Amino acid sequence: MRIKDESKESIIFETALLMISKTGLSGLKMSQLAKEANIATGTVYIYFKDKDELIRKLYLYLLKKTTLDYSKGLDENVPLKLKIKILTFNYLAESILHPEYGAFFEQYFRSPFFVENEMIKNEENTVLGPIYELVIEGQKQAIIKNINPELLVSLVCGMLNEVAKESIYTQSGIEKIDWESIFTVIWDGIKS
Amino acid sequence: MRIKDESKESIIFETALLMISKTGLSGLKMSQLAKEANIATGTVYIYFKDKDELIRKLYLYLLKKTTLDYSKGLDENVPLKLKIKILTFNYLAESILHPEYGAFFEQYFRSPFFVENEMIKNEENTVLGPIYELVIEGQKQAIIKNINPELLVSLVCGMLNEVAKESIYTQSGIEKIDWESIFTVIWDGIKS
DNA sequence: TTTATAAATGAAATAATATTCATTTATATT
DNA sequence: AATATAAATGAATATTATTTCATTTATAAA
Repeated sequence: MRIKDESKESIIFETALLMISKTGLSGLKMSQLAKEANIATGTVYIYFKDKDELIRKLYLYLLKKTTLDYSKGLDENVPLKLKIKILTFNYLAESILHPEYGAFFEQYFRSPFFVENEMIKNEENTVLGPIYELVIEGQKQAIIKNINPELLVSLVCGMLNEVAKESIYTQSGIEKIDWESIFTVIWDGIKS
Repeated sequence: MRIKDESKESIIFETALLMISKTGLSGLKMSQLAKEANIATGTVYIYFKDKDELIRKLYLYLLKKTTLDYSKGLDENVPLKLKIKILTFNYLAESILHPEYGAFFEQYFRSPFFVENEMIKNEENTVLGPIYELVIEGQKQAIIKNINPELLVSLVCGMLNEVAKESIYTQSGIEKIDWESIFTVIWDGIKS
């Protein structure tokens, strides 16, 4: 008996993700997807009942993958300002390195494929947790403005998301990012 | 001779906008759009060559409309800082009041309809020009950081977009917005 | 009024895309 | 090596959406 190549499922997911981030959810065609994934059109339908199921399972697949570790390379004994710098750089780098994640979520919730959600808020909180804690610590030390931490995190993430988005759709690489200027604006904005 | 009802164009635009914010760009069907706008399918094609042209003109329509909205109540003889304050407040208020604007822009740039051509770039420059000039003027006066104006505008818009998104998502009204804190972070971030 | 002209209509033609299925291919088991 | 079984294929078909166009309708001008 021929063995089902289970790796194909994630190949289809990853290919679909990349295509969606380039052409939008509206631009994803099943035949193109199959071509891009180097499989036959019909093969996609062995793994997924139809396009609807593919998109919904892709959403669940991504949810599991998005627990990213923004704290990597973060030394506990480093000053708070540097911690935030590393954290924001990690966040931005990951956002640019994996534009397809943000692109998909952004579009999924406004698409006809979206049925219902509640998990996403929890996932976001898990992902943003380390940043959130640092802000509160900075406020205790009177280094950071005494503004609602949720608002501060929103503002910083908003800046980073926007920069990542621009970097993606203008197709300018990560090497064109003006890291120093971005962090200066962030830091001057949030410091006391 | 029968007179062309020019109001239909904006009726089509506004109907399309609301539909896109509900179903996504992928969910917008020409026949449904016509039905929703209470006109015949063919009538849409009198005003727009095809769906592509409709979406691209919708983008330009929104670009002009939103910029007009943002500039209201802007007095020439007011200090630069206040001008920016009014502009950012207008931007945030309009973004919350009209979630469909952000929804469209968010999707357009990732859709197959988005193409950079000279005409569109010129329009964008015309529309965004006054905002960039404000930043450049501030840089000449050494009030604003000497950072690429496009990056500065991105960062500020990113903050405002994120706050607007959260406000829409959590359904907390515009009255809950902490305007002063937001502008403090923005201003401290961009000032020299 | 009547006429000329362009707007508006919506069913039908065209085009694009999703899905199926008869056939071929690969492999685990005997 | 032969067989059985399910995976994989991709052209054919079904479905859905876009666009056209012959016809009808409204209005400005004669």
